[in-house]
Amino acid sequence: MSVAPNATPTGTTRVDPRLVRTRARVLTATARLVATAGISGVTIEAVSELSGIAKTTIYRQWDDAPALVLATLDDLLQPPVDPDLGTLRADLLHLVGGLAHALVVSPAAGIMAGLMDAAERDPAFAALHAREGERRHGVVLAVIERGVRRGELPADADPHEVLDLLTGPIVYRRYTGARTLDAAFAARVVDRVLAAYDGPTAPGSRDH
Amino acid sequence: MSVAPNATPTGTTRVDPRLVRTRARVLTATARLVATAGISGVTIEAVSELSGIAKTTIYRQWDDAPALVLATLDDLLQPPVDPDLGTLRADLLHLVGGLAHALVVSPAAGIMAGLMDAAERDPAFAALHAREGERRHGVVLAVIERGVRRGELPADADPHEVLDLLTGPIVYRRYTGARTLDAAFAARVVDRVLAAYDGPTAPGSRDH
DNA sequence: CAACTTCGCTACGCACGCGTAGCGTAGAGT
DNA sequence: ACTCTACGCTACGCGTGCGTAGCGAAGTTG
Repeated sequence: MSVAPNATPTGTTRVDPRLVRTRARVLTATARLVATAGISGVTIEAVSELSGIAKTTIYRQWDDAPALVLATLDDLLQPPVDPDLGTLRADLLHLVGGLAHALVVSPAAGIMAGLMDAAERDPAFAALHAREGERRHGVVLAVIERGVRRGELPADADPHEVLDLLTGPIVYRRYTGARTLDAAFAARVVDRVLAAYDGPTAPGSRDH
Repeated sequence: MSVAPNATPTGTTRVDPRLVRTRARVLTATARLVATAGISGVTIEAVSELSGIAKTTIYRQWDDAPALVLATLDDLLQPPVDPDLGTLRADLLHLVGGLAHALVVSPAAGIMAGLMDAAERDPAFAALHAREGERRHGVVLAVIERGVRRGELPADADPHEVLDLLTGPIVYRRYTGARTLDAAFAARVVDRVLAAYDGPTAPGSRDH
């Protein structure tokens, strides 16, 4: 393997600070623009005007408007952290409540619908959406599987199903109507789902 | 009240058949275009080319591209029917299974994400989205409330919460990853949610 | 300080979509 | 038959965004 042209002792590649500076400014401007005008509303010219970075300079770092949006979203969407608080319920309250909170206050909230829409047709956005989903789900699934190992959920519980039961209602409520979406609702969802697996009879396990 | 210029004995307003003919053609073309290119991809010129209707003719019936898209979506999104099969579970299996089926096969499925995205910014689309949601929810809520009256759900069950628990996972799975979304999954969701309210202890009802 | 890289700016030509005007034609209503 | 209305077509001018070329200025690296 060859070494990158300019590498620091620690191995981090040295980059011209001007590059990262403009990159940061362009990405934040793009993010703001995605939130206000939608993905299709992102124009290199609009980004240029909003960021104060010359149009030609933007074209030197990104090929396209879509490429720029993809880079922005990839930079913006960060997976949650496994809280690992000791009990399944506590972990889920943290994760699901955090999701609800993020969907209300985070600027990324207004972007998810656009990403889902774009993923519906554009393969590049579909790939990004899939990657983002897997990263985010990975954390939740780990929490759920840990709960199964601890006996907090029955052994035959399908982690993916539990995930959908937990996350679905939160996301759905966010993008439907004006009903409230807060920590209390998230807690009710968590407890209901846990109760669904807590009952004396798991669905389909009685009649055989 | 004055009578419309040309009214039939039954009260239905008589309209020039040419108007409805072009209206139908334009709306179907627009629907196809929304599905393939997204809401922002709908262009009067593209609709004209796809439908075979002259651009000027389209402008005679609709003001705008957004107005045309709104009319198309309003025409396309029809609320489900209350099945009223006798039991809550049967009704829910029908409704939730139907939703899952529609989200997989119906051309309207690829449109929902776009509508949600547009509703995020454009008030007109937000209003349409809200209206559509209320119509659709009305049916489900009626079914749930009937189940409560029959004692199939506890009296303190919040119908809206039940609705979100049922619908959320279906919609979420549709727009996330490539996992299967079929009648079997819908049935599992229904049974889990019913089990969540079937348990000996309703959440929060024990400690007071 | 010298070599190199990045940035800002101007100025393009091009394509696309908008929304309208004006006219002739064809179909609908009575 | 006669009137009225809707439709198709051509031809606009306008604005917006694309993506590139060429240059000088400013900043970075060694």
